[in-house]
Amino acid sequence: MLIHLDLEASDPIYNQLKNQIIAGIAKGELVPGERLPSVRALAQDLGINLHTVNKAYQQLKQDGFILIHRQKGVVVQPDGFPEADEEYWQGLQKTLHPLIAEAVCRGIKREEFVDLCSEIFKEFEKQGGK
Amino acid sequence: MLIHLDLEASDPIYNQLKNQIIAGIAKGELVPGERLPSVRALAQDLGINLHTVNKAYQQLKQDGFILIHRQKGVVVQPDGFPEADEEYWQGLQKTLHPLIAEAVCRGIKREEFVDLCSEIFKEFEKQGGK
Amino acid sequence: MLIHLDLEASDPIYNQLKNQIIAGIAKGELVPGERLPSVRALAQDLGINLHTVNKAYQQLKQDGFILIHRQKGVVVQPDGFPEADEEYWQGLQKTLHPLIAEAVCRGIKREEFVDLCSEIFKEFEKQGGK
Amino acid sequence: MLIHLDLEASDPIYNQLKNQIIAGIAKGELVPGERLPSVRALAQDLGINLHTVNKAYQQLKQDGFILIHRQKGVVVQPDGFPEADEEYWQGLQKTLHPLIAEAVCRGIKREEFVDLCSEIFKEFEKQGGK
DNA sequence: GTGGTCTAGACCACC
DNA sequence: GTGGTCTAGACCACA
Repeated sequence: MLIHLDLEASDPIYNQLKNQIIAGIAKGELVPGERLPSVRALAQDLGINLHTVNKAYQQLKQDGFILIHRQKGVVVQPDGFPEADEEYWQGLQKTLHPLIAEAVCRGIKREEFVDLCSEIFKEFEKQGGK
Repeated sequence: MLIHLDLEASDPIYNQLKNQIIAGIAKGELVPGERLPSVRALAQDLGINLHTVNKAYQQLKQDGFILIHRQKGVVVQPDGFPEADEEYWQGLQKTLHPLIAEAVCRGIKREEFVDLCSEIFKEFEKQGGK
Repeated sequence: MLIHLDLEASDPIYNQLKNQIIAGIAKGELVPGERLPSVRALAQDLGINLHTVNKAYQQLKQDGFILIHRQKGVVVQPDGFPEADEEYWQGLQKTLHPLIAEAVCRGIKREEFVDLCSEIFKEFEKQGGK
Repeated sequence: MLIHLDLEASDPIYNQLKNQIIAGIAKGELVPGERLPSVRALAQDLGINLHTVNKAYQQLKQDGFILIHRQKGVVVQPDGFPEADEEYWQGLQKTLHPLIAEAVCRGIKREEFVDLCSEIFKEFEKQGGK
């Protein structure tokens, strides 16, 4: 799985890394139980500090996306991912709200916005083949 | 128009302020040409720092949502808001991508996600005319 | 409130710090809403690195014992502490189990063990006066 | 006697192993003089590293719970277990202190805590004779 | 001045 | 070899 980081972006590196791993899982490129590179290996691979990788891993572990296994190292959570509870929905709503407010101001219609979302969803629904 | 700030949130105050003003515009609570409170007045009203209000206003001006007249004070952009250009769409896509990736991992279906978006859109469409 | 760290102990410094702050809260020495020193100030005070203090603070925040307020800085959670949910009870049971197993082997009676616990509890029940 | 290890836990494997053997002794499932599996046999049985089992055994020997004979193999200490000296009590107190502090913060009453301890004790008192 | 992020290098516990 | 901890110094966003 390819990971591309933009070291100039305002989005922190550890967050970009975290997001790309989640995207990898969503796309099915990373399957539950699969092993991820060690912090050191990934850090060297990406040319970043090991602590930055570690921070991403710690948050993914905290969020229930990966496990840190004594023997197997870091692996994608094999026992199902955390459900979308009420708290998550509220957070999502809070995140989308300002996004949509600005979109409305810029004259974007509901259909256009929804189409964009659907397009992004499609990217993750190819899971049959891969 | 009521503004509510969460001083404990990780989202910076100036950004919350900016978002709420944009939401006010999207809802039609703030109409083009309408005058906004001065930096000083708003800062005192909200009990926050002058610089914080100023930063929000500067960014809103930069994004084309308000005008800052030396005499008339601060007014909502009367000559139409900036359009959604290609750059904006790309930014929106980049923002939505990780959000949707996580939603997919948590088992949320496209339809559920779109429904949430539509519900938020409704909040901004109650205004009849505008 | 006095904080004493044992830099030689196997228990990580950030954990000692975390525990002492929790103890301070339990004793009533730190009251909800009270301000804690900044990471830098406390780090210098204790002669340790600011990241170590930060780690303790982050975990306390994560566990709901403190808030990191935009203006007031770091404060003891004013809106009530996290409840003891099922998960917490299970964790506590898991922690106590091996402790009690060893105590049994060493011939300690239930009464003796419970007395020790009660004595420790007393330390936190002085809250009327302070 | 069944041993269950959680390879994902933060508690090191050797420690889990050690604790479960102590628990086995406390419950009377392992009686003084009884032979334990060899390092090699147990490691293979549990699917873990030789060194891990060895470390657990060494610590148990150090703490006086087992003997390691070059010929008879590994046996549960037949001549009585180490007493609970002053040092042990102090260590126990130090371990319980932060546990109880957190419990107090979470609103747990002394009685509830003591009840939990008593319940765990019961688990070890089913043995009639010992 | 605050906390947040990133880098770099070191030591240790664990396996 | 792995991850966990600690230190140190730097820069930036925020208020």
